[in-house]
Amino acid sequence: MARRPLPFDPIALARVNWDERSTGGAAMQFATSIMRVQQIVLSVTDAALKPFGLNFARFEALVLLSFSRTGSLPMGKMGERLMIHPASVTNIVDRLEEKGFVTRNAHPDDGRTTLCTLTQPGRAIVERSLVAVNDAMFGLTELSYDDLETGTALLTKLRAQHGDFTSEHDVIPSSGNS
Amino acid sequence: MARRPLPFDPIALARVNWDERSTGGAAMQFATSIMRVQQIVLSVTDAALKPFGLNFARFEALVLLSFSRTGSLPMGKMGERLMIHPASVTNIVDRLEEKGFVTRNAHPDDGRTTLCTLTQPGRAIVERSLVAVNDAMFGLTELSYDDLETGTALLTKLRAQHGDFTSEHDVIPSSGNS
DNA sequence: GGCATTTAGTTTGATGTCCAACTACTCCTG
DNA sequence: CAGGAGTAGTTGGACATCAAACTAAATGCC
Repeated sequence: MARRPLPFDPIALARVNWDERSTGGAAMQFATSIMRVQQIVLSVTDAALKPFGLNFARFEALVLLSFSRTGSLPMGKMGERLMIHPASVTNIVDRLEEKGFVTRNAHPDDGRTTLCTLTQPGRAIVERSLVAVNDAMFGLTELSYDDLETGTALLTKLRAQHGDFTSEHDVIPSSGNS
Repeated sequence: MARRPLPFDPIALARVNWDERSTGGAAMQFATSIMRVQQIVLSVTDAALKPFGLNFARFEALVLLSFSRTGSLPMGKMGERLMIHPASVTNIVDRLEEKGFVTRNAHPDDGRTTLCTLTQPGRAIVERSLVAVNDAMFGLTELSYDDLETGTALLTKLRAQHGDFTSEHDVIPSSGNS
């Protein structure tokens, strides 16, 4: 996109107009801001990942695999963790496989399941791209640590409310990694 | 999508794993949460708008027009305000025109410019869909008013930093509406 | 006035996501 | 152990967004 900045904040302006007409202006402004910031975060990280032949979705998938003990997860599990549609997992893994970053393997016990496994080049790419994303995120957020934590807490509240996870245990699943 | 909730927060788990390996975990968690919440907000509002034959993008365009004095704006102006690509404006206006909510008119003074004008049915739909969106947003955010304001302030800081607008004047452009 | 440059909008093509339908396999039940 | 129900993953189709190339009109400069 790369449009030059407006002399005013169009979302804040929309808020003012909205308030003149209706209730819920605060929610509207928040929602609209979310939309826009998502776009920003996505474009910044995608740009940082482009040299590696990755985008944010594929990067997340690789990182997820690298977090698992064996570097290997069933595709369905990946979809759950990344909170994306099974069809998207198929697409993502297709691309990663093309580039040689992962392989598809049969599950030893369950014939339905396909395991997705990080390759050695895949592991190397995770290492390097992780640094790139970190740099990009720092470039993006001169938000303070507290700001980030506050924002995350807020967003997490929303996600919990919408049923992303049962908030019984706040964070960690029973066992360690995988 | 509509997946049943996980027994833990996958993003919080990713944060833990990330922290074991690298810096920037807070930024990563915030970024990932943004991505997910955007998805939630979008799906909730789109669902609310479906009965009207609208989605969030088209709804925003209609609302923007309804805010303008004459109910009519050049397409380029719409793209600026909505912060979307010109090609997206074309697409959105195409759909709205099909449904009879807007018309395209020639600009009186500038032959290059196309004015997009709200029709009477369009105005009626804005009225009704605005209520629906408001209800949906309230359903979504049991976030307190303060939470919404805090969150918006944070996101706005980020947007300003990324060049969405020059932060000289904080909010309002020179003249009132339009 | 005439021609290069800029601006407005559309078109085309590449991506990416989701949904719905489908195949293949497993599990459960009688 | 046969058949129905559920689960894992893929495929095809719909849709949205953006980038780049293109057309048409306005602006500016000599």
